[in-house]
Amino acid sequence: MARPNLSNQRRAELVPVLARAFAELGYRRATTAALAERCGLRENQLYRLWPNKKAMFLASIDYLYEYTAEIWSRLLNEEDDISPAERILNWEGEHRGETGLHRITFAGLNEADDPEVREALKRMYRKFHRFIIGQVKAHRETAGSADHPDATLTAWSVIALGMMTNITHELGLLNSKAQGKLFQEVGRLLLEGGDDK
Amino acid sequence: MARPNLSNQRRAELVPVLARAFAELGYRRATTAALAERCGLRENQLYRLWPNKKAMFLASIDYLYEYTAEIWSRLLNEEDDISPAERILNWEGEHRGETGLHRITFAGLNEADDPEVREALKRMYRKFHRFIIGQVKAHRETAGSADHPDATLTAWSVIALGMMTNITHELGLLNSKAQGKLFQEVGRLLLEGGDDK
DNA sequence: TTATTTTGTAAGTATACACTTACGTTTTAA
DNA sequence: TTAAAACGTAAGTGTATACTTACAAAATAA
Repeated sequence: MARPNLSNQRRAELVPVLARAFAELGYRRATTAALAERCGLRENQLYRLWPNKKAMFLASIDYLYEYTAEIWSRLLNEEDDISPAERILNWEGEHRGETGLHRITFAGLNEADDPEVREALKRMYRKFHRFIIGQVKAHRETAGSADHPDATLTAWSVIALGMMTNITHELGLLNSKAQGKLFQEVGRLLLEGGDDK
Repeated sequence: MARPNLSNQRRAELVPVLARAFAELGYRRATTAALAERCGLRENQLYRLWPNKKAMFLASIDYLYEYTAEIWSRLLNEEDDISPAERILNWEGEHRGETGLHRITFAGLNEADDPEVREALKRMYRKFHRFIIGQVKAHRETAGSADHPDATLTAWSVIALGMMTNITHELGLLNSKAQGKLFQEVGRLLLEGGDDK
């Protein structure tokens, strides 16, 4: 044999670069030439690491979750006097949209008639959903809030808020103060639930 | 002179067809050839009605609001024992995503670095926002609920829910029952507000 | 009728882009 | 040392696609 295969490692190094490219350009405008240039490679070198452009995109979708989960996990381990759920809410209210990586979801939704892209997006949303459900339940146990709406709906709603603040940030529809208020105020209402009827 | 110019009328007839094409295919894959074919025209005939493909897309964004507002307005004028806001909530919970036209927003967000597309989307969201604020206020006046969060935030949250149910519908993440529950239950919580703290 | 404008049909152009081929250079296990 | 595999560089290929040109047919105000 000869020369160890470093493909896995190189893929791991390059995915963040690809993800950023897809985020900035969208799927179609992220040409293979542009992707290669940002990676500091030639096109065919990229094609030695992934079979085609779509595979590069799918890897970027997975990366989006991993990146976010990594940040949230760090928040969970911080010492603080408010609940982890609230910490995440606060953090997202302040920083949502900053990386621009969320645009990968826009690109993905735009390609969602492709079965593999659909599946990658579904996986991603489900993982976020699970993560958030865990936090909602934990928060409600310690804070003893009303459980309307149930954790599942609440988690979807939180994701919805996240999506919306991404959009308002993207389009400049809300300034960052209003964006934070939206996320935190409505997020808290959802977390703590409504009146028991 | 000779032959009256029917361009305005033809544009009005064709925009729904274009909008559907952009919705089904996304911006990039909606090729001018495909657009022309669905309109039953040749490409250059389309180019006699709009200066370029982007203009066709911008017209489709505007149409998306008009189409939805038209439906909502009809709901407002119905006789019923629940408030108009709740009627819209119920209707959207049941029918959201059915037309597929919402995919135009996915396509638009994916092209949002183009200034004209950005502006068209901003206009669209602001119009929806205004419309919904009106309904929220009207509902709260008659129903006299707690006023957290304020109407502006509530309206953005309702739009967020709409976006989310579009996505879950698109990806098959929720069945239609769960989708309706999400829209109606959380929508109502937002409308009626939480406990006064 | 006739001059003028719209409408229809067909073909073409220039470019961008996903993906490939070819070939030389470097690295490392044996 | 050497064979095999990884890595680097350059150029190419076929196709898709936004937009154009050219020209004939139809319609209508004068």
